[in-house]
Amino acid sequence: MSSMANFQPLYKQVYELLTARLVSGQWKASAPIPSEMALAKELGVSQGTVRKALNQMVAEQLLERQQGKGTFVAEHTQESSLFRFFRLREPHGESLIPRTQVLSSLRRAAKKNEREIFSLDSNEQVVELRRLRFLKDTPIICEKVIQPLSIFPDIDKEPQLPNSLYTLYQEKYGISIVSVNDELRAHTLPSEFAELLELPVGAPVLAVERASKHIDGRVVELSYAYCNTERFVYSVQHK
Amino acid sequence: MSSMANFQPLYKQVYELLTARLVSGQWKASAPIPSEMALAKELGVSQGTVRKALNQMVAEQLLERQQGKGTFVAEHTQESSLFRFFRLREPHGESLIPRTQVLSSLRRAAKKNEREIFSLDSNEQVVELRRLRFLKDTPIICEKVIQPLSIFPDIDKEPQLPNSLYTLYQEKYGISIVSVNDELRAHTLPSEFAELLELPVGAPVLAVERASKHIDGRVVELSYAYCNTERFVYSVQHK
DNA sequence: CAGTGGTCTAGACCACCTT
DNA sequence: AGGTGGTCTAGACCACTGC
Repeated sequence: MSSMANFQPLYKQVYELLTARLVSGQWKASAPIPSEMALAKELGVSQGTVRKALNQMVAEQLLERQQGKGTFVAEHTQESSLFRFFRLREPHGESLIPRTQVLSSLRRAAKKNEREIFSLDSNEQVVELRRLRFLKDTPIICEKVIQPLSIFPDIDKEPQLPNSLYTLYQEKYGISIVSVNDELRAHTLPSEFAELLELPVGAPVLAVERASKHIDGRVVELSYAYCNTERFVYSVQHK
Repeated sequence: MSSMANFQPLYKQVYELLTARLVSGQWKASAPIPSEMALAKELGVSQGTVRKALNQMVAEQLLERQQGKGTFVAEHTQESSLFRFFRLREPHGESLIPRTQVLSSLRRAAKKNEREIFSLDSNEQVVELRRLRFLKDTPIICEKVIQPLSIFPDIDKEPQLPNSLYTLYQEKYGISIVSVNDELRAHTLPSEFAELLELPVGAPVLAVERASKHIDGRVVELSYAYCNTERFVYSVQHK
């Protein structure tokens, strides 16, 4: 080799390759991926090296392994994905499953900041979706979701949106949300949302601005949510 | 062995043992801990098994490793520990170092919920500390910290509290905060804090209720903070 | 130079699942 | 029984650090 400047550990190269395969969608969520031995033989590395790459992917929750059965693409199914990033719960209590009602959906040109965040061309369109979420039949969150049409073609034509959008993203568009970045503020409730949340105008609400990232690192969804935190809290565990 | 019911992988036993050593404080933060080879020989296991235990501790940010130099107790020093759990920053920007001013400190009997959370006897005392934190010379957070005296003897006698309490906990009391659990709400600002935060009574503020845990899993500190989020946001990254 | 951690391999044995 | 992942070992070589 002419230079060591591009040196990458073998296990990392394997990790990159396998992650690319996962992203490309060539592994079905229902069947196990090839075994350690099969991958090692195919790639010409030792089983231990494949194992190290696979374990890193497990740590990032891209894969799940079961002794004796095999290694599987992590299923970000309804409930688990809802729980994974949805952080509202009863004080000191458990997570709850929210119910969701779609309020409206419209296409419009992307704004300047959206074009920057999503890396869009100047005339591209996005879908702006408004939803109301309920916990225990109480309206608790009013949210606005921004989706680029170039990433989610005709998503506004979907007949019925599931409770968890991330499931739809994965199944219909091959987009796996692996990390989200939330910025939280306290706001006074804007008048346009007061009736929906059954709160007086000016009541304090938690404003959550979220950017969601696909496996490849691109931001593919933005959302802005106003949460009533009278009876529920946003919970964070740092380790 | 008479039964396999208590089977634990070797590396996990090593992990437990080394974590216990770390907690006991017998490793100085300045000097490297024994090398992989030395630990492997002492414990009668292979170097690879020691490595697996050490790498797990690195993943939990209990240790830090540097190629060629050695393995060190993670320094939760001023800046790094402040950044680790302190989540207020400029929108879309970097973390900032807060300045801190102590307002008051008093001893009192533990309340019922505090006795439960800290596992205290019925007549034990706690210290209630009030502080004001500044970002860029703007008062931004008013907080109340609860510390059990049985865990932090005479902490209210400390002549000068550092900007980061966690540093003091580690150096003087052998308490390492390894995880915190925050519950966030939007509140209206109570009148007692309005003047301190230079905000009108009733302004929306972010209320953060935090429980901090020592390595052994015990909650050793509670804090209640009111944050002005007009110019700064509480940032969370989920992976 | 010797000592440290980082990577990579090969092989053994175990526990678990399916057939 | 045969295949899977999980653990453990031993040894080789590399990269970085400090003397």
